[in-house]
Amino acid sequence: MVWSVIEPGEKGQDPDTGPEPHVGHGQPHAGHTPHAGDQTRARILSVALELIADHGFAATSTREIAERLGFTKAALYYHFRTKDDLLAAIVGPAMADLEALIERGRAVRTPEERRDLVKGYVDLVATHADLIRVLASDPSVKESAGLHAALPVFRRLVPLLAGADELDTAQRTRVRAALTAVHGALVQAQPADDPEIVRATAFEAACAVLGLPAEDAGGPAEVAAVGKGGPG
Amino acid sequence: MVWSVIEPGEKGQDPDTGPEPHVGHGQPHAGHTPHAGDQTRARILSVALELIADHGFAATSTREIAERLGFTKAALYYHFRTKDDLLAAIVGPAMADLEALIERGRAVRTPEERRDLVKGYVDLVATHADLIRVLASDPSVKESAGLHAALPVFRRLVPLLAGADELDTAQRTRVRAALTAVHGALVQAQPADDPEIVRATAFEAACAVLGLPAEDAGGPAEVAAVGKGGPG
DNA sequence: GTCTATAGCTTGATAGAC
DNA sequence: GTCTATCAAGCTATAGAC
Repeated sequence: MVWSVIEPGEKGQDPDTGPEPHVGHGQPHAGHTPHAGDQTRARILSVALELIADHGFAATSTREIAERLGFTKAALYYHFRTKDDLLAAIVGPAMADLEALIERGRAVRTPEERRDLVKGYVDLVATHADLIRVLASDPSVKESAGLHAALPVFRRLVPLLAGADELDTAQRTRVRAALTAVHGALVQAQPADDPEIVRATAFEAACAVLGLPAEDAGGPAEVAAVGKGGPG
Repeated sequence: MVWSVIEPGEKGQDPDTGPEPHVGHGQPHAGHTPHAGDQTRARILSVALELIADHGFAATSTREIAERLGFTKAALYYHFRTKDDLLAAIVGPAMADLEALIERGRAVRTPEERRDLVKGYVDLVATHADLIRVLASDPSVKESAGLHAALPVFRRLVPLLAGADELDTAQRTRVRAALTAVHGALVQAQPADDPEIVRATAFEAACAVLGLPAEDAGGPAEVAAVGKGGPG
């Protein structure tokens, strides 16, 4: 579980998980200027994410992805050198967002600021819900080469949310619970569920676990009122 | 994710997921009387669970399991007809516990009783932590034949924890958040963490999310059904 | 109860035509 | 930029010897 809050024995990893466009035998393009291939690449990423989020990384074959895209495995390997590279490219944007959130969180000091950090995390997870389903869900992902870098990054979020540098077991556990609560709330949401309600509820749940003030949820007034747990 | 609280379009499945001892070509035993093979069977289940919890179901091969056990794949297939059957056998005990918990929960009415139900769930997850890591973590598991029965069972827990039969989005989301919080807290616990502290913190987190009184005799804070009625 | 041997299939990945 | 053709390696599962 890559998004596990704490994992033993993981050294610093090479951070070059950039979504470099792999170029095959013909080297048609090497930089950032948009080409027709970029659109194909985007299609691949979208389809692959959908399938992987559904069946898991290990259980999703390149053949399946290619078939769904309407072409062959070989064409897929033109765009991505390996299956792991494909996964790294899928994960890239969310990791960038997470890095940004952590950077923003470094200045956090008051409970209200931590609450805003939680809100930011909820938004991040909501934005990348399908991806989070993969990262937080699929054990086979953690064995993927390009993903080892994600873990240390994620871990930096923990003390920020806890509001302290040195954490005891209860504090660590509380943060783990809060983060997975957010994951579960957003990832397991049904299509019929109003996203805003889901998001607000996830936020409130995390705040409740962390003992943070849950006001200013940012949704409709009636939504913010729900779930304070009790009257009074 | 089998332990997802809600999943669309799932019909009733055949409930015969009993851990029937598969008997191979020689039919050495067919009933419940203990044999030497039962010990081997138990060893298989233990080793398989460990590997699957680590790498995921799809990413764990029968060869890997057999190798770790010190014998060959063929020997494994003597005890279990298919890889899916092996998974079903692993899952069996936890499912039985869950059924028992739900049966117990059918009589729940007061918030205090619901709190006790939460406690029971925490204990269940703690007892089967490795297994929960598989069920809640591995998307490939939900495609396993023997596991479809688990989902409807699990779903019956939701209204019991929410304290109502008809749930709105916020209520469902809150229960999902509480359950995944428990999962995360217990499954991600490190060896160095005191299990009792972890367990207590997971319990408190779930109660906080659900708006239940976390203390036994402490707070007389009356709480109606989850999410019903805000502070307004 | 565990073995060898193997069938039959799918996988991730490559080479080279077009 | 996508194809066909191909590969070695891995997989689940079976048959039958011991």
